[in-house]
Amino acid sequence: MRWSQHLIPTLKEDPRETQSPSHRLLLRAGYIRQHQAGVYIFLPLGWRVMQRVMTIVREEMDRIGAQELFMPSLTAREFWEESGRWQDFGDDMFRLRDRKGRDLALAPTHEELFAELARHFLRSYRDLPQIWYQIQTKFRDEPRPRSGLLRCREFLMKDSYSFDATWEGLDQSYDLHREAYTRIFQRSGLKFLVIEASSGLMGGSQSEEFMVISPTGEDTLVHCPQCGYAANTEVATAKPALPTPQSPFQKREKVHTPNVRTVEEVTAFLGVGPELLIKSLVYKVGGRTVLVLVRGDYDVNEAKLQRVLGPEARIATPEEVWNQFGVEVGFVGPIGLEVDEVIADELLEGAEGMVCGANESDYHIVGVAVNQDFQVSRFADLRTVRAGDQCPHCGTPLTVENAIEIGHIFKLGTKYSEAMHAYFTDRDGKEKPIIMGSYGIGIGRIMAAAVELYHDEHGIRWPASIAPFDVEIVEVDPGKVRPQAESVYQALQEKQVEVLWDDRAVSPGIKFKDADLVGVPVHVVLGRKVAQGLGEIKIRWTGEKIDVPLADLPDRVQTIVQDLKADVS
RNA sequence: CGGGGCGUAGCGCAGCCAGGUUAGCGCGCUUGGUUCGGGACCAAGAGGUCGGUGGUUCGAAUCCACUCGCCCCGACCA
Repeated sequence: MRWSQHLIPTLKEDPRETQSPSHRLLLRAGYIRQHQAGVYIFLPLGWRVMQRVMTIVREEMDRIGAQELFMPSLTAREFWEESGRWQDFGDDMFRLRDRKGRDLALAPTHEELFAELARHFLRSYRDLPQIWYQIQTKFRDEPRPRSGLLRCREFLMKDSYSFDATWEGLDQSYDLHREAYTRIFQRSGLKFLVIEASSGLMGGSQSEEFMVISPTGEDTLVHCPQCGYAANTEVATAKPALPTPQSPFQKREKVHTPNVRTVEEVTAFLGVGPELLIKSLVYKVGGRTVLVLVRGDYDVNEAKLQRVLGPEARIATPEEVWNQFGVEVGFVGPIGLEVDEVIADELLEGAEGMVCGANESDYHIVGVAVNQDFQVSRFADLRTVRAGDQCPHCGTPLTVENAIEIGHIFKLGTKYSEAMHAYFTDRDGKEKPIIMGSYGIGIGRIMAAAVELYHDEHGIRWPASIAPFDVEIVEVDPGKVRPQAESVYQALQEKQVEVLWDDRAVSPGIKFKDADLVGVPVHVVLGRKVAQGLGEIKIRWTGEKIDVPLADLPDRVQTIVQDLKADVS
């Protein structure tokens, strides 16, 4: 493709108001253009990358026997009512009304439609198993789109759904997806981890996420450098084996702590570490009030808490606490507070000499012993793992890192098949719900994650497998080297190498800078050495430069391109 | 949803606080010429509802109100 005849609008300066590297570079290098918050135009270069990613996805999905189909985005309210998600999605769902007044939604995901399709056509165990997938635009009205392609309101997703007659069958479909996903991300050239993910409230169904570690990522994962244990912080656990702190408070007494509310303030005021504090948090669960206790040096993990208390658990507002107990939230404590239940993190079991709020403004109580001075009905793992906590398997200090979620696989079970009445007749003649799995990959996120992972100060360095082109010809002085450029261009195309030829009438500096910015993995520089019959090959990844006789250029380039692609597949 | 920031030519910005001719600068763009290995040079030129609406004023990019859009931080931490 000749640069001069195509739309590749590179920017000399950084676009205003971009933070993350992928957002900034994809904009600057002419891959995407923003249309609205969280909605992007894919320009020719960007769309080529997306297409290459989609090709990999299709090949690997087809390899596990999945069938591609295509669902509508415009979906009728009734289907969402059947599963209850017309309500559950809330403001995240884009809704609209047609001229007849019917309610519609732009699909944020497609479990309901696939379940509906399955109930219509999959009637017998003989029809199972099946895996169906699509690559489709999803719409989610995110409260805060951010980081360019990483969190969008309109985005391309590969989603697939498995339908099995047995739980063993689901395990197989799930494992097939894990293998396919692993191959897809490997072939895309990404460094990634497969981690344990929150199975939400689906009753212990297995769920794993594919994560790219990156400071730009919005998710947080816990990782053991020793044994490889890795989990989303929503589910990550650590050994409770932590040294019992020595407390200076032997005797229980009320102390005056004027205007001292937060953990930081209390520790500073009393001169003790946060591990001696009990954080007391009031939660509402339906009509019940539950006091949740966690050590001062830990945060409550809401995902874990919801697994104990149920999905409707939410923290009480300061106003609710004041109205119910007449206490400021900073001074709430477990002693003498009239609540329906007190639950505590396991680290507090048997703790003594602790500090907690006195349920009275400007007072705390020190020297408190758990289960002596107050009763706890349940101890559970309710805390968020911190860096340095001990790995639950091998005891090694854990690391905590930000990560980008690029894929998620999930054993759904029968939640949707029951809700949508997707039943099949089994061998024994009985009607049973189809056992489902659901599996997603963010196409744009693969593209953005690759940039986050592999850029340098000059621009993007694409993995060869998903680069928009295999080679870019940098034609330094079109007036002198045009015939040579033309012939290299032709020869490479005949070898099925995808070439971007920078044939613009601009100065060499611009071409070199743009080539680095755009990030095609191999550059062929045709310049002053052409007079000596030489061209130069530059590897974008390493900066390595090789002089090659013009006659050998096409072959050498082809070999290098093949090698680079082999490296990532 | 809460907080902060920003909307002036295609892009990046100045001007606004202390209202006053034709609203500037750099890049880009057009034409002609010279150049050609890391964002060249000379000359001439085009390009603007100052986000929008309303108000104050003799006069508004500038002051006031409302509004739309975008970015960033936060959205359980007691």
